[in-house]
Amino acid sequence: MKKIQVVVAEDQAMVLGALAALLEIEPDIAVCARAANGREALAMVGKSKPDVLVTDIEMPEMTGLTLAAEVKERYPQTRVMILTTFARPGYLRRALDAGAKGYLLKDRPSAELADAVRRVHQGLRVVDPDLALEAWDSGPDPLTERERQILWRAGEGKSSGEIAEELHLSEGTVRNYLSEAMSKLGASNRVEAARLARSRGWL
Amino acid sequence: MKKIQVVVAEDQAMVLGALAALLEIEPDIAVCARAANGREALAMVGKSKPDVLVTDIEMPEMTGLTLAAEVKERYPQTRVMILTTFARPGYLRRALDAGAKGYLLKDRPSAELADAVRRVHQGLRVVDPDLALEAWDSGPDPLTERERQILWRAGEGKSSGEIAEELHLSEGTVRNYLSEAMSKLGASNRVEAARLARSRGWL
DNA sequence: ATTCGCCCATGACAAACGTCATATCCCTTT
DNA sequence: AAAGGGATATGACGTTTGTCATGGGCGAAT
Repeated sequence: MKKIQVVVAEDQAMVLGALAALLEIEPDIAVCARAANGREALAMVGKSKPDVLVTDIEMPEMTGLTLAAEVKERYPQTRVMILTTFARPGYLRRALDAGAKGYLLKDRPSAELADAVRRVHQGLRVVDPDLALEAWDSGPDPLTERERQILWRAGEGKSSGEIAEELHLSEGTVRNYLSEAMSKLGASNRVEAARLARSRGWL
Repeated sequence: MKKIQVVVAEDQAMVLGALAALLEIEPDIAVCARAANGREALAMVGKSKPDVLVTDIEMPEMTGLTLAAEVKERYPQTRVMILTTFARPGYLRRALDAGAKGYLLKDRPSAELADAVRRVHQGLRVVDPDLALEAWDSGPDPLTERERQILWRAGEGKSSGEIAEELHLSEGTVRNYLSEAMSKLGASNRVEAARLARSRGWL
């Protein structure tokens, strides 16, 4: 009987080790490689051709979401399961668009992990039902690419002038985009807008 | 031979389970209880009187830092080890002030966890050396309590007017505090100031 | 071929923000 | 007793931000 071969990608080394330990407990699952970032994970998947890739989203080098898309493209036999802290509708949507088969939250009981891996391995989808609902009624990302870029920088504390210079725009244009983003998000200033967008996974 | 009794506190259930699995691998360590927040952890420590408490910092109900202080006060025989994502000088300082014996980062290799637990159990201190240095030269928290309160709210996107109302102050006073905080932190606006303070663990 | 959405810009105005000087009150340290 | 620091306030000033109307260019979809 062959075990389900799993690659785990997670940037916090301690958590990576712990998750691997958790999976190794299961008699029918084997962790064949570990990766500390997206780039590394892609290489590992190429080398080990695992059945399942369990990956975090926010990682250096390459996001779990881009990683999912790459894996889907280059190694379609490997199914991707996202394992993340963030219950953000936008992340879920992007994950599914990128071809991920599962989306599991880190605040679910640890007993669910092995189960989710098995299901994804069998070709089933695993998606947190509450989150799926939330994703549904929070609607799609209303921001344009430009608005996202600008809002992101504004959230970091940059002034309109700095942002304008950085993106080679006029300062008025930057203010226009921010105003537009704020109205789309129902925020009363740039900071609140950035926080809102972040919390929905749109930044 | 009795095992080292450990309580683990961590709000992300999946990570909690994984860390416990990691510790359970060790032949000389036993996880005698798990907690999903600070309040629960305090109760568990009271009930099990463990040798070591391994705890996260940012948790609902009660912060790992307050928890550390409470445990030090009420169950001094239990040594506290902080296990956190955040390499923030201010957190480290507060942790040590609260009587924690160890401060370990989640991006250290998982192999270090058991070792750190053993050392702390033996009465040794375990502190990330890089972080200790950073804590040293980033100096102490320069903010006053009021500045902290106000900066925190400003970082959430609230306007001076809203903050003033919330804290029963005049709007001008709020602007004064923010101006003062910005100058202390070397920031050029409230958002940058809030980000800086956060990154140092002062918020 | 026209419409629509996105990109980018300008100008003008009101509101919010950041700075500074100055002042009072209170508490602790010297 | 004096000095210092924190909390609070006001007024005044210049700068930044948020809003709105209005415009042009471009590419994709109808």
